[in-house]
Amino acid sequence: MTRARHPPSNTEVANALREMSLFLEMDGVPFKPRAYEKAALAVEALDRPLAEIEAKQGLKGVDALPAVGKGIAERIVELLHTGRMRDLERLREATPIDVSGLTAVEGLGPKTAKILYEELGIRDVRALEKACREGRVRALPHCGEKTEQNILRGIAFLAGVGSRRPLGAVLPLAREIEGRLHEIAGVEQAAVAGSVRRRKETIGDLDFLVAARDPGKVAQAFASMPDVTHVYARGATKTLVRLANGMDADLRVVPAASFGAALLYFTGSKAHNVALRRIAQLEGLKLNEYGLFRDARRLAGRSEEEVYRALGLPFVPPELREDTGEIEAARAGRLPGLIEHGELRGDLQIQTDWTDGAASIEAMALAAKALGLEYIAITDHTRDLAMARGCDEAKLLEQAEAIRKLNRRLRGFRVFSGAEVNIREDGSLDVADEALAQLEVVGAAIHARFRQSKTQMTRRVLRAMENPHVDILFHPTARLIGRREAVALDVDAVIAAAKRTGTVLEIDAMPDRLDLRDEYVRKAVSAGVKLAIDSDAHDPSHLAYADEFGVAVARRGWARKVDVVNALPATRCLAQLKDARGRRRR
DNA sequence: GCCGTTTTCGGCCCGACTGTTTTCAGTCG
Repeated sequence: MTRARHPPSNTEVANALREMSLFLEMDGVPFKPRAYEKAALAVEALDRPLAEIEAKQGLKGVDALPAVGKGIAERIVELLHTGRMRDLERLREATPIDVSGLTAVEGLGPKTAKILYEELGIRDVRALEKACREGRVRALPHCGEKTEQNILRGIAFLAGVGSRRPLGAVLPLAREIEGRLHEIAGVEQAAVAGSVRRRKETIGDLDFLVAARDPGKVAQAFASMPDVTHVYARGATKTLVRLANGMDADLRVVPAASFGAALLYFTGSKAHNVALRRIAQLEGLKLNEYGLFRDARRLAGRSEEEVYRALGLPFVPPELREDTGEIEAARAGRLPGLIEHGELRGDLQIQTDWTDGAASIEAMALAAKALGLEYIAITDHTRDLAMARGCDEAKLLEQAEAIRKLNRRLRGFRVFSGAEVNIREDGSLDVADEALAQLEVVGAAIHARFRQSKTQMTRRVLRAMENPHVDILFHPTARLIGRREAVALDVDAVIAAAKRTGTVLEIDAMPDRLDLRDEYVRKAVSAGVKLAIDSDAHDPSHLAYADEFGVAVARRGWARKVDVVNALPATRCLAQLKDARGRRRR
């Protein structure tokens, strides 16, 4: 372990805390694992670097963070100062395995990881896969052939995700690097391109584009950024590096006259570019990253708008550039007017400290108001979710009363009562209709029994949607990007049911959910189904996800403002939800 | 190890599911 050149980032600190949690769990230590895990979550939710907090306020400042007490604060400070956490190193020595990697395999926890090491000497996923294939795992206690199959399936799933990262884990870094590029002397324009700009849900690598006269100087500055760990290539206009987070980043430097054409080219998608070049070709033109040319004469290239215009097309928003009909729509003048960032007025899925959220109802309301929202719905978990100490009917109604009281004190902001009720195995709900009838916003969601057959799962979800009290289907496919596949669900049938019953479908904007995903959003929109774009916030810092990631997914799904119920003012949003209920009761 | 409108000790992490078992350990949310 080399000494860190720079103080560890919040993500690195969180990872260390999470690894502590896994090792402690492995040894059956009570309560501490949860404490470390909560601290890791809190560290990740911070909006400024721990190193900065520690530099300004010392140990006390770290200790003052939520979920961080004296013990964990001391370990964090040790890590910040020395790049090491001795307790963690001791645990690693005692059980020298890649505990994070192994437990990333679904269904495999730290206890099993330890047995695998002690009995078979397995230290990492590669050795685990080999052992499963050779049938050696089935000999272990509580393991059988099925266990091996499940582990292999889990490993295959992880491999399929590959090195792609969720957009939410990448976008902040991409912005930071983009900002740094702007600051380099001589840089006229700078932009992040590639799939980040198209807001794809997962990102393979980062592409940056700069317009500057002195490419060498920019490349030099880029390659010597603190998070660069390796420089693969540094040419006249192209620099390729490996970043500390394991991703590759690509920088291109072009003259300003080519910036638009290059941005178009490096934003992609490849298929969109191919289609554009075909159009150019038909006109006897040539489109490349330097511009749109007739022979040697450049017709366009300074901006993307200029290039599109010269091709006889309106500007196509990056989120649509997948060659899935946007070129035809653009030619026909039928591109949708996409919902814009900043157009959401409310948030219809919020958890609080009544269940597994971190903050009070009022704190969430004030944080939402500070973001410019006009209303939120409080949708805490319900009874069946024991881990979140789910609300029963009495608690929900007590909360609704607390919300009524709060609303009397809030100025220019409205809090709706609500719930995130569980859809049970048979499609019934875990809260009685009489209680749901008294809530303003009812979302229903799947939280268990994910492996039902498609037929069963679809019947289950449809039955819940038929309940006249259910306004919104929350995170409809229950996937977790990179961790859990979507449930087997006939989404077309769900969309048809949403249309019939007036149920709103949610885009859950938590970065690891983004559920509904873009392609389903597009189907829903074209079927005339209404959407809600919600943060699913468990902490005030999550509220921004709705506008950042939820709107991005909506745009990728061709959604307009009119398709989104929480782009409406509070009373009209609620009225739309209630209209839908009314239609269904008749 | 953290936390506190039950406040410096004593709770917190509970129920369901899975795959293995024959009474249960491990994992998940």
